[in-house]
Amino acid sequence: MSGSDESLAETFWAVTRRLRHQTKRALEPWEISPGQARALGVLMRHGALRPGALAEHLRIAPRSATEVIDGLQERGLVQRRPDPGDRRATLVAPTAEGERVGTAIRKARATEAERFFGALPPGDRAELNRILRLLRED
Amino acid sequence: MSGSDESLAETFWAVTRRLRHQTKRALEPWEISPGQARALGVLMRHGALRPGALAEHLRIAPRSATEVIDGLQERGLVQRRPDPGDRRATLVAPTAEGERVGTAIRKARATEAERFFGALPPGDRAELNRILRLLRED
DNA sequence: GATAATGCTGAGGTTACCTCAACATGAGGG
DNA sequence: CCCTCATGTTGAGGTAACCTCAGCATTATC
Repeated sequence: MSGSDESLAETFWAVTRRLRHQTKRALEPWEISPGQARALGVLMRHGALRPGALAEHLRIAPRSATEVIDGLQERGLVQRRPDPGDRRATLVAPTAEGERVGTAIRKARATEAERFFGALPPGDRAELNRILRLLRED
Repeated sequence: MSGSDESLAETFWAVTRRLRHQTKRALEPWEISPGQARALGVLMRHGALRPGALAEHLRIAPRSATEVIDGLQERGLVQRRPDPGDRRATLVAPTAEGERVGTAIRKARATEAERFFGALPPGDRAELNRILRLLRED
């Protein structure tokens, strides 16, 4: 019972590690860190966001969002501009290049996910999806 | 197809995050980092190991194993001694206290895993276990 | 209009990894 | 033997991604 659950957790971690490595490799062509890629994804889904709001989405401290944004800005993928509604605040949005790269990354990730989970028979894939959602809780 | 797999990957990450947080909380009473706990676990399964061999098991650089060992040694959980068979080398082994803490940690992790995966009906738990093993590959 | 709250970021710290080079020891060939 | 090359560990120093705390500008509240 509890013993088998521990090995279930271990198996889970082993799979996670493999998926993480594969994801990292998928991002290599863009020389973008997983955190930056995640932030770019959020910005593409939500449009312009304040750094603080982005931090909430990423569940990191606001100060850390500043750094992620700095990195993306250096690469010309996002752009800061003053928030017209509140002069304390800044809005961060993807540039045209950021949209292009973000879309390419989304596609690459989908391809990698396909390669990874494609090892499963379709029935198992659906089953995995269903069970994971039960564990997701949020 | 590829779209649904991407969301499968996302769900997977969400579950991973939740499991990671819960695991970290489970380790708090011992003030030990996840990496150190992992190293201690390896040492308890394999007995005395050289730093280099430990690094291989943890899949980190040998130099990084030195640091993990330093941390465990400071807390009195492991002990270095010269390798009798090769005077260049060192053997690292858990102390009595290390065995005690390692065992307690293993139990706590099992309990946490039970709490986490216990949310699933038993059939789903077995199913998840089976499917994850297909993705494990090693 | 004084006081408190909010939004961002500079300064500086922590953690967990890394590479590279130094040092000691071991192993094999001449 | 002894010289060279390989191996095992670690010091020095670097990086990435997070953190807290304090400071500054601005906005909201009473």
